[in-house]
Amino acid sequence: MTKPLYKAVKTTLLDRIRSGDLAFGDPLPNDADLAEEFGCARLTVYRAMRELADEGYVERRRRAGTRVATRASRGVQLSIARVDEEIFARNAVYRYERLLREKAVPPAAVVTAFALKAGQKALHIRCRHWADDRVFQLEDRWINLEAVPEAAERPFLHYGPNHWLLEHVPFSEVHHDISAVCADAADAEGLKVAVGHALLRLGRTTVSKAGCITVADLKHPGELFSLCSDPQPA
Amino acid sequence: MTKPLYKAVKTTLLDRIRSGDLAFGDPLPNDADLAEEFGCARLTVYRAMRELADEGYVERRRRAGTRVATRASRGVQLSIARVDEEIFARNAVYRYERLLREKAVPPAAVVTAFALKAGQKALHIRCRHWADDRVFQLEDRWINLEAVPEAAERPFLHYGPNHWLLEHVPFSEVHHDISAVCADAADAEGLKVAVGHALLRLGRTTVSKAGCITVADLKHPGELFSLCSDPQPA
DNA sequence: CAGTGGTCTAGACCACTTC
DNA sequence: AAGTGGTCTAGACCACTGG
Repeated sequence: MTKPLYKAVKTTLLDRIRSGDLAFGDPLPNDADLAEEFGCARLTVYRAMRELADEGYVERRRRAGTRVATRASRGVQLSIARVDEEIFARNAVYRYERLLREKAVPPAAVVTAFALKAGQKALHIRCRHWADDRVFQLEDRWINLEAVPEAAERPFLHYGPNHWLLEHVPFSEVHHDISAVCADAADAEGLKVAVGHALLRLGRTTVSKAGCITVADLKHPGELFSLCSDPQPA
Repeated sequence: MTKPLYKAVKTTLLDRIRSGDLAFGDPLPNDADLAEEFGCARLTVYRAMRELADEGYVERRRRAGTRVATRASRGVQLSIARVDEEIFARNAVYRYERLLREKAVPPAAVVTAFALKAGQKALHIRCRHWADDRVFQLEDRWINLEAVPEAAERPFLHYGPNHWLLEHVPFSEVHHDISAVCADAADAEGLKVAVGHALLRLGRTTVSKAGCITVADLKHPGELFSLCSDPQPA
């Protein structure tokens, strides 16, 4: 239960930074000196420092030493839960509904992403995710059957493709693209909102070793969904 | 130039995971055995493993060992640049324009965030950021003068409050909230778009040791701005 | 209670880069 | 060239927890 030493060192240094005691660009003592000050091994200081550097608080350079980082604009960490979990967390009843399943030639952007030959088809799914009596998310997805041929057998009638893909495709990288759009006629009908309604759109591209697996376009009514950043680590 | 040993171990293990050679939930050998396999010290394996765990690829538990993590839905890392840098990166000309500067009693939500007494005023800035001849971002910001009294002296006529705050307030935590809204009359006028236009909205709350510093409401025309996730680390 | 991961040390050497 | 951070080792002990 006792706090690890490297963490104690880390928070001590972080306090000096956050209190304004050390200003932007100010140098910190070198690792060896700090190790002596804290009465510990240099590796212990090093680990504390490396975490501070990873989190963007300090910048380290060989020979030049360690300084308080200048740009406070560090990254933002979001966690995006699965849509059914998100709805469950709101104490709403989740319901899945498939609207379309077809094999078709995808639009050009998807053909490029999947590296398909001319005229080659992919699996196209349109579905929606209800929270009680509102449509929470409208999903339009293409699945690369070259990379995931097993998907061709799946009806995706009672559960969404994302659910199945997460369990059957090995670890993959996911790229997100977040934007705001106005509902066009198809969006409006699918989401049961008026044309022109503000929508939060998530574009999601999943890439595994075998290539680009799937491209999804996920739209939420603006008033139902927002993304919040995670609390920053201590 | 030669790759550090711990990184080589890490990518070797990651390849086994990503290739599907190891499926979700499968156990990995313990650190000591892997150290023997790779012919290195246990700490080297440990460091590789810790990074894999931090990045969400594996789950480690004492006594139970290390397993391939189940939930592929790891966090999303965004980097949000300063608005002037963002505009510069698009090869557009940046221009700042202040619309309003006043000391006033803020709305209830801000009063709570700042922990102000009844009737106590804060600094209110409204401004916009142009990219060439389009309004790229409309900013509505409250600054807590209890926490940053120096801000009261600043006109914020030629540069934005964010710029100044980043340089004059010690390291702070930032919380973001991303949503899509329709432009109301004030938004429409400020952004030079039609009422009902889809806007990408960023709510940003900055908290330092001295308490909540500032609350900002940043709106972009939906078609001008989207947020992309950063590439995941190797 | 035994085996796993987590922390720590003392010492060494290396890589980089600024002085 | 010298001083900084970065990596690595061999060994040790501890904390936690599943069998």
